[in-house]
Amino acid sequence: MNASPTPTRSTRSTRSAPSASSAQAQPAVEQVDTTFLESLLGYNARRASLAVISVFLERMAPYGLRPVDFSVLSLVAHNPGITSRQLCGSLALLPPNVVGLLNTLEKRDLIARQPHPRDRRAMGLHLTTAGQKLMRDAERTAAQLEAEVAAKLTPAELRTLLKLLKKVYA
Amino acid sequence: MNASPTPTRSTRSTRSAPSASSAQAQPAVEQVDTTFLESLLGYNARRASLAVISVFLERMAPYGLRPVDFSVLSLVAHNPGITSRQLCGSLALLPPNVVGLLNTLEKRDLIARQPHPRDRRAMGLHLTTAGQKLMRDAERTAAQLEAEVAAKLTPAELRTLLKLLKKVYA
DNA sequence: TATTGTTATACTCTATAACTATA
DNA sequence: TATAGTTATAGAGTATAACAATA
Repeated sequence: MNASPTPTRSTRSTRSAPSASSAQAQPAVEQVDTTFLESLLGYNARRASLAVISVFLERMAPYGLRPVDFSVLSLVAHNPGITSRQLCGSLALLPPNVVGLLNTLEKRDLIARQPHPRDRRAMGLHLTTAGQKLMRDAERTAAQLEAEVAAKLTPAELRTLLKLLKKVYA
Repeated sequence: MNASPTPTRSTRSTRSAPSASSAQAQPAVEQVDTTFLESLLGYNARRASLAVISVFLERMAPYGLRPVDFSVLSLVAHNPGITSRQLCGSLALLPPNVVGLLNTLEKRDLIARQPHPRDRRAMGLHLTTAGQKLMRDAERTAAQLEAEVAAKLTPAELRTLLKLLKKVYA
């Protein structure tokens, strides 16, 4: 979480070849050249997501919600009766890892497991009244945070960015 | 790594409030509505980076390189003599976690630690001849992979995407 | 006194195998 | 036979504290 991009130094890269054995006086690096990595989509996407997530972590701490918790609660809020399996499919989570997560949210009285109407193996997930109240605030905070992070962009740029990101993972 | 976005269902969200106690017949969810999450920059950035990274993992497996290894070797390639501390600063890694990583790369004869010219505490990192050969191939593969992932975008869109991502984390 | 590299260690995240009850 | 939820557990990733050598 202490990322600090420091480009500059467009001097030549990949210089003479110091084989492990030839240990003559080697030059020191002043400014780290990250131009190659910065040309890669994966590197930039990861850096951007880390930047956003670090702000997310700060702002959601008062609610006691990690990004996963927020995502899960948000899906339950907008999809009352959603099953654990559906959560896994939508959020790329694995079933065993969701169990403890849901148990914690249930103990906090934010969600309730109710019998599924057509499948007695499954459980339908619902927000409790407390969960609904929390998520109203949390989603407002998320939208607000979004606005702040996106303040570095114009509204048009933000729309473009979201559209292009979706094209990448679609 | 089994992400599968499934939007659609723009019907109303957040319906009636089933408190934990009132357990009347609850509706089942057919199509999961992810529209709210999809409106968030962090969610989309993370999804996009996961998508790119999963392809990266496949293509770099033949070289025995994880994304971190590739990033480290790439920085060493373009910054001969870079120190462990500088790697940490540029890649948001923590010093204790870099030690084992570098040890492994050194055992594989891909890098060599050489005495730093001006600081006897530090070690300058350099690619060995084998490391240089590997990275020539690996960076070529990375650029190729980049082109494939970005095939979902026009060249202009890719340029725009990179520019906007940089603005987000800058 | 501060910093580089390092060890030891703990905590979180992610992944696999296997069980149960229903389908 | 296959699937939903669960348990137990292993492995990777990420974090903090503390020490020796050097600045």
